[in-house]
Amino acid sequence: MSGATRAIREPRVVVQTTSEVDILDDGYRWRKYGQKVVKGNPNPRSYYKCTSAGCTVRKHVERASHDLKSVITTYEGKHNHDVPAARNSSHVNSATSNTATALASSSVQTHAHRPEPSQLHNSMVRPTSFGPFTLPGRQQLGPSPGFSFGMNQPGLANLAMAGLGPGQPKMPVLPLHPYMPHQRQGNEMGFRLSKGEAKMEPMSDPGLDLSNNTSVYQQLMSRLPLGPQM
DNA sequence: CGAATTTGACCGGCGC
DNA sequence: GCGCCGGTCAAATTCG
Repeated sequence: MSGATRAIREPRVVVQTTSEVDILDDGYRWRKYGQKVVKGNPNPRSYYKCTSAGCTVRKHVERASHDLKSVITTYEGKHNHDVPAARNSSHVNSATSNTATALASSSVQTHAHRPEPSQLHNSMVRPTSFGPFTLPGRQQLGPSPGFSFGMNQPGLANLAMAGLGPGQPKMPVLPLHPYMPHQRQGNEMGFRLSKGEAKMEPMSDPGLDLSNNTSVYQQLMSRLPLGPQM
């Protein structure tokens, strides 16, 4: 055995979402237990833990250094108990009932434990927007938990891509620079203004935040090579 | 008052 | 052996 087949009891799910906010609510309650800035990224990485008793699930949230709109969330472990309370309504919209649409809404890639050190270097970061699926101009002022999932597992979700392949003959991959000195558009605001003031919450946009997240998250977890429970 | 969040310090591992 | 980086814990503070 070359160490490839190992009884990994800590499923690592790396989810890259395109959102202005890093507090993506996946239905579970998370308690922040640390924040550290890592080299190569001017943005601090946040560490979250599931507040559920017995739930040792950890979550790392980090923003892409080259794309402030990209949030990389890393889930570690599995929840051994149901969601405490899904704040989001149960009705998971209707137009979209498939992953394809979700993927189109916001490009999210999920890797299930990939022992590849360069995974975060050349495989992800897709032209999430700018395509035929550009968001209706609401991505910069909505602390709302716009959360969509697109499964893209290596070898499994390839078909998902194929689903929307025909529409796009080629995927213009972003330049993906190791570090962009100046790329700020000045529209960032969801950094940390939760204690002071300016609690601007324009939560009055009809039909812009479809929150079909919890279910998807569970689906995603269920799809892991790991059992629902350890 | 309780829970959650914040910030700093400490510890461990790896590299040089 | 020392330095650096990443990760976690703990205490204090704030918000609800």
